[in-house]
Formats: sequence, structure tokens, C-alpha cells
Amino acid sequence: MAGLREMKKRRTRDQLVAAALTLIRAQGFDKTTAAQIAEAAELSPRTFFLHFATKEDVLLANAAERTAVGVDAIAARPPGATVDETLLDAVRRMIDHNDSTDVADGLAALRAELIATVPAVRARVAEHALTAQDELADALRAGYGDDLDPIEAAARVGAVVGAVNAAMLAALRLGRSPADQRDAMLRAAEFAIGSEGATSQAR
Amino acid sequence: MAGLREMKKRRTRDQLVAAALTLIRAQGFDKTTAAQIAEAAELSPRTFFLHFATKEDVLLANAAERTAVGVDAIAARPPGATVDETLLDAVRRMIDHNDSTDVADGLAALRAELIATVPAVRARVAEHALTAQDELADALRAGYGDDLDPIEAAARVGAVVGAVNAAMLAALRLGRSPADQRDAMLRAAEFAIGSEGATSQAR
DNA sequence: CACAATGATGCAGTCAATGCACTAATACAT
DNA sequence: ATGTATTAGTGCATTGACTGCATCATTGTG
Repeated sequence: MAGLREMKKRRTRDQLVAAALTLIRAQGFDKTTAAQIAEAAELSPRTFFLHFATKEDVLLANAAERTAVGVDAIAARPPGATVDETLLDAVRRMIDHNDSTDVADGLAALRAELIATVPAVRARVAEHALTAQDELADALRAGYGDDLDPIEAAARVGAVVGAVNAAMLAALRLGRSPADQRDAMLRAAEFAIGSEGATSQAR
Repeated sequence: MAGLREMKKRRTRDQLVAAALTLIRAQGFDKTTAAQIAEAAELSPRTFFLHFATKEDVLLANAAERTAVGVDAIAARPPGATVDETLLDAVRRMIDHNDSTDVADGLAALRAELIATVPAVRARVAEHALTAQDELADALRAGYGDDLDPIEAAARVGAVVGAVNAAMLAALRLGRSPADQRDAMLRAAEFAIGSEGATSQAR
């Protein structure tokens, strides 16, 4: 599993991320070219796009893993859990994961700033949110099967993710601290899901 | 207001959109270059980017106007309306606007297909949704002022927009008819806002 | 009728992103 | 151990999105 090959690949990827963050922080996103990042990481320009599909993706280095955390949480739900409980738990775990990775090393702060200032980053992050939504909705349907209409599953997940992201961006724009941002995200999740809970009980 | 200059500008813009849709339908999005679109519209390549910031933006030709419809609906809310009523009304008007413009001329169908197949389109549309959310949230705060926490306003709008968009994409992927897609979007909006209503009443 | 504002255009240039061919290191099977 | 298949990294060439700048022509204005 953890072969030497994969270790090295992971290492070069980490080098690219580290070099990218340093350069972007120093020069800004637009002024930093993919070639520069590769050069700073002592790698070929071509190699950058071997690891990241777009220049913006370097800011989503841990995003796939984070989505997997949510999907796994849904798959490993306790037997009697309702959809609401499962979804809230999954979102909480994703927020925790974000805290222990991106927030911890400052990636989250940089990304947040760029979301507000660079349209391309904003677009790529928003797109990723959509993809994550799809995966979460699929996981929900896999777990609850016929009890859950596909469109309803998508709408529920969309509401939660939309609320959490919007709260995060709003808190950011208001200059709130990372802790307050996190709090805003958690409250938004509970708020969005709480409402679904009411609907769910009405069935 | 409706000067000759603006008329002509609007006209060239419409030509670009028409040419783009024809070409994209025939060749696909990736195979169609901005230069080709301009040429088909009998305009200079440079002119394309005078009207659209990105190639994807041609698919969002009426998006700014649609957002304005929502913002205006919020601004023109009846005196006693609750936040929920106002928001639901705004979203309904936006869905109606989409029906009478993009759905009517087939733009919506093409866009929906491209969202599912072209990452760049997906990204740009998602980004636009974020921007629209910001404007709607600002309008809400302008109308309700101190009664509405900025983060809560953003979260509410994010939940509704997220739910509606997710429902639309899910309905699309399931091959539902435009009418069914519209129905799914309306139900998602009511669902997402209905939950907020519960929260609102609990205050 | 000047004069300011602005839409369309041409030109040159930057840079993201991709396809292809190639090397070298690693994994794997006999 | 040795041959063989993968695959990460690289170089090269190319396409095409997008921008800055300078210019021309048309329209709005006093």
C-alpha cells in the first residue's frame, strides 16, 4: 500500500503545495504562475499539472480527503440514525477535518482571502462544493435507499452545504476570527438541518 | 436612456449569444473557440471579450437580469411580509424569469447539459450562484436591517439557493422534463424556506 | 459645430493547459 | 536475480483564453 512510489509522489505534491502557498502569499495569486511554483519546488513546469488539474486546485489540496470524510461518516452511520442526524454528523466531521488540516496550516485563511478577491478561485471552490454535494447525496441514497427520493436527497444536501458555505463567506467578510467562522458554520449547519428535521417529522 | 449607442451594443451582444449557441450546439463547448463565435457573429475576436469576461459567460447572458429580479422583489416586499415570505417570493420570481427567458429559447437546456459535462461551465455557473447569493443577502439586510444578523441572512439565502440548484441538477440528471425540473426547484425552495419558517416562528 | 464619451477593432503578448514522446525509477513475476 | 510492466517526472510544441494598448469611427452633448 504505502509503497516508495506513492511516498515520493505524495512528497512532490506536498512540495508543490508548500511552494505555491509561499509564492501566492508573497506575490498574490494572479502574479504567481504555475511555472514559478514548479521552479520553486525544484520540479518541471509540466509536473505541476500532473498533480493538479488547474492552478486553483492547489488551494484544494485536502478537499478530496475532506469529502471522503463526509462520505465515510454517512456510510458508517449508526443503525437507527435519521437522515438529519446522519447528515449533521457528516458535516460536523468535515468541518473538524477542515480545522485540523487547512485551518491549522493557514491554507484556509489564504483560500478564504482568495475566494473573496480572485474570481477563478471563487469559481473553482464553488465547483468543488457542487461535486462534494453530489458525492454526499449519493452516499445518503446508498444508505437510505428507497426511503429517500433522489431529488430530495440532493436538495437536502444542497441546502446544508449552501448554508454552511454562505455562513463561512459571510463570517469571513465580516472579519471574524477562525473560531467564530467555525462557529458560524456549525450554527448554519444545525439551522439548515434543523429545518429539514421539522419537515422530516411531518411525514 | 434607450440611446442608439446602447441599442447597438445590445444588438451585437445578442448576435454573439446567438452565434455561440448555434456553434456550441453543433460542435460542443470545448471545440468552439471565442474567435469562432465572433467570426460567426461577423465581429472581431476582440469584441467577444468586450461583452463577456469569459467564454462561459455567454451561457449566463440573462443571469444578471435574473438576479436583479430577485433583488427587486425583495426591495419591493409588502410592508408586513416576513423574511421567509419575502425570500420565497423572490426565488419564485427568479424561477419564473428563468422560465420565460432561458428555458423559452433553449438556453437553459443547453446550459444544463454543459453543467453536467464541462467543468469550466460548472465552475462559472456555481460562481455566479455565489455572487447572486451575496446580492440577495444584501437586499435582505437592506430591507430588514437590524432584525437580521448578516451571517444568518447569508446562511438563509445560501440554503435556499443551494437547495434549488441541487434540485435542478438532480432533476436534470434524472432526465426529468423542464416542467418537472421547475417543479423540483419550487418544491426545494419551499422545503428549504419552510424549515426556516419554523426557526423564525420559534423566535 | 466642436468636443467628450464610448464601442469596435487590430496587434502583440502572457500564460494556463494539453498531447506526445521519452527517461528513469519502482514494483512485480518468474 | 533478472526481465518486464507501471508509472512519476520531464521536455517540446501547440492551442486558445484573456489582457493592455493604441486607434478609428460613431454617438451623445453643450
